[in-house]
Amino acid sequence: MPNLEELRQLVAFADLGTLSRVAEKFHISTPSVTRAMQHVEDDFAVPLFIRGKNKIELNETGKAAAEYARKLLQEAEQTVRQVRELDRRRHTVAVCSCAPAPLWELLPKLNAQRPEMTVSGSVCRNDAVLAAWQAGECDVAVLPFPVEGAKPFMRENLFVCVPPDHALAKLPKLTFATINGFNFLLRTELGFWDALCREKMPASKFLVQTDNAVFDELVNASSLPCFTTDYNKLGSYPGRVNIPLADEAAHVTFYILQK
Amino acid sequence: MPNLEELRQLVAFADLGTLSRVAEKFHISTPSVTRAMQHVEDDFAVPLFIRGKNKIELNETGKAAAEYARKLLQEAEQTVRQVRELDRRRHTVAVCSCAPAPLWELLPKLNAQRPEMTVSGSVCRNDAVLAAWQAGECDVAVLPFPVEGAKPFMRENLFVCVPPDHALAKLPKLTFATINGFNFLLRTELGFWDALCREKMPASKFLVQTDNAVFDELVNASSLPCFTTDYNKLGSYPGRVNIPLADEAAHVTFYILQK
DNA sequence: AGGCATTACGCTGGACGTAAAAATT
DNA sequence: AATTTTTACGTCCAGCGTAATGCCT
Repeated sequence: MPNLEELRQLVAFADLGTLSRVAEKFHISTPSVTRAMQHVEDDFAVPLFIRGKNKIELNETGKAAAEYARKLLQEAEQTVRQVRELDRRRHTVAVCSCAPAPLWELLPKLNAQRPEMTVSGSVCRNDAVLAAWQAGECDVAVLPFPVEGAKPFMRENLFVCVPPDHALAKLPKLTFATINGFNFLLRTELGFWDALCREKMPASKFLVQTDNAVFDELVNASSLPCFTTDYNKLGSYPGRVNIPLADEAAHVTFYILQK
Repeated sequence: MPNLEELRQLVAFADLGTLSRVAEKFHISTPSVTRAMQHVEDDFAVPLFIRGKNKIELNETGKAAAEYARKLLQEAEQTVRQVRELDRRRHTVAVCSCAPAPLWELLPKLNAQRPEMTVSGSVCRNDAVLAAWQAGECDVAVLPFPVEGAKPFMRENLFVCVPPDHALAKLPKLTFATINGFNFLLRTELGFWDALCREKMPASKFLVQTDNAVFDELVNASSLPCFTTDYNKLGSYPGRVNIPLADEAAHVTFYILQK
C-alpha cells in the first residue's frame, strides 16, 4: 500500500527533475527525498528510476507511475474534500431565495429554531433557485410563485421612493406604466425584483450599485427615484416619501419549499 | 493527506462494526485501531464517529467517508497493479499465436535474441489473436492468413496419423472428404487447427484430451486416428504412419506480426 | 463475567537532519 | 567551485503492544 506523501514527492520529481528541487519544494532534506524515492520503488516493487553516480531519472515505468500517482493524489484530495463538504452540509441550513426580504424574515427564525446549525442564505434568480432546490444543493427555497410542495410564506409590496419635491411625489399611487422611462437607482442582489423592474420598465435606465453604504449615500445625494418595499428596513430613507405601486406584479407572495 | 493503511481500517470498521474485530482482522491490538480511527478523524478534520462510553459507531459523514475511502483504496490498488503490469510488459515479449507450432519455432529464437526478456506464448483462436494484437496486448502475433504489415513466417502441413493396419493406412494420400466421418483423437490447444478440423469434418466426432501425457497414452492404446504435422515433434508416434492430407487447407502458411 | 473502547506507559523502529563522500559539470 | 545523489550516523518521535481502567450487557 503506497504512502501518499511519498507519491506527492514522486510526482514533484517527475515535474522538477531533480531530488534537490523536490526537497526544496517540500522544505525537507535531500537525503529524505532520496529515501522516499527508494521507499516508493520498494512499495511498487518494480524499478522506477535509472540511477547514475550523481544522477537519477525516471525510467518509462517511473514516468507512467508518476502520472498514475498524480491521478490517485487528485482522487485522494477529492475524497477529503467530499467528506468535509458532507460534514459542512450537516451543520448548515442553506436557504436559496429569489429576493432578499424573505431571508431577512427567515434566517433569524431558522437560527433560533436550530441554534446548532449554521444558517446560510443566498439570493439567486428564480431559475437558479429552482435548480438548486432540485439538485438538493439547498435545504430551503423561496420563490415568487407556487410550486408543488411549496407553502405561502409572506407578501411583499413594492414602493417607489422619491424626494418630496419630485414630480412623482404628487401622485397618491403609481403604476409601472407611469414610472417607465424614469431612471432609477437600483441595489444589486435584489434577485427577482431586478428582473421584474427591467421587464416592466423597458424604457428606464438603472444605475446599479452593489455596496449598501454607497447606495444609501447615492440616494441621499441625488433626487433619482429608487425602490423600497414594506420589508425594506434599510430603505426607509428620511426625507423621502414612499408611494405604493398599484400593479398586481408589485405585490408578491413568496412561497417556501422546505425539506 | 490521509494514510491509506488507516483508511483500510476505517473501511473494515464500516464492514465489521467493532474496533476489536478490525484489530483481529489486521492482527494488531485494539488500542492501535482506536488510535488509527482518531487519526483518520484528525486527517479529515470532521467528526466521523459517535462515541459512547464503551461504544463507537460511524455517524452519517463517517459512513459516507468509509465508502469514499473504499473507492480510493480500490484506485490505489489499481495504481499499483497498473505500474507492476507496465513493468512486467517491459520485461516480457508476449506472443499470441493461432497454433502451437509457430510458438515452438519462435519462442526459442526470441529467447536467444532477447535473453534479458521473458518470452511468453499463448495459443488463441484467430479472432482473439487479432484482437490482442490490435489492443496492444501482445508484441508478436501469428495468424494463418496475411494481414496488413504481416510477413510470411513458416509453413505447416497436416498429416493423419494411424496404426499401419488401419483402413486409412492403405491410401498414399488423404482428403478431408475421405476422413470425414472417422472419429479422431484431438489434442486441445491446437488453436486454429481445431476449428479447421471441425469445419472440414462435420460428420466426425472428436475425443478431446488436454493433458499431453494422457493424450500420448491414448494414441498408443487405441487405434483411433489422430493428427500430426511436420512440426509436431511430439507427434511422431512410433508404430504409426503419417499420411499427408492433399487439401489446400491442410497446408498452412503462418504470417507473423511484430512490433 | 465477558466484551468493548479508551487511557497510560514503556519500548522500538522508522524517519528526519547533519555531515561527509563521491561524482559530474 | 558548485551541484547532485547517496551513505553514515545520531536523534527523536510516532506508532506499537501490554496492562489497566471504566463501562455496558
